Amino acid sequence: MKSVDRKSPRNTPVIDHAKILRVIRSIPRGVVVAYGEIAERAGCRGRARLIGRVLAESPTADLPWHRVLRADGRIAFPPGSRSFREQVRRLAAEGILVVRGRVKLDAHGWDRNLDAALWAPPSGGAARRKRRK
DNA sequence: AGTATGACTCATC
DNA sequence: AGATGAGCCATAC
Repeated sequence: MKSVDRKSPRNTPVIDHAKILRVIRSIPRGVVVAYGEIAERAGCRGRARLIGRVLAESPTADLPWHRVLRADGRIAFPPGSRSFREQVRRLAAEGILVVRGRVKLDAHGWDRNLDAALWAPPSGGAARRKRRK
């Protein structure tokens, strides 16, 4: 049997490539999600980099790649690059506003509490998601 | 076999 | 808010 280091937080025995793609495909329209979160949902916690790699290698057709952002809500491509602009365009087409290469995760994040977003005062933005550990 | 390079993330400073 | 270092993984050279 494979010896897996159980002391490590990242003890995924196998990298489920198909599962990663499945998770990405299941991102609802109008919603964005971070690489790391995809990794977590695909059973590869801590392997956000792998998600980016899988995405880069996979055919973009039939994949909502534009809904995948960095953990802080910024687009992963270099600002102004072709892919960058394309992603902004696709996001805008879904009603997701991109300001200076960034999306407000409080409003569009997959794991975010929409109620909190709706409760947020127009001026303040007091409703913030509690950081889970 | 060692280094460098990304569609990454987190803690710290 | 930017910089840095560490951790992470697959490729490329």
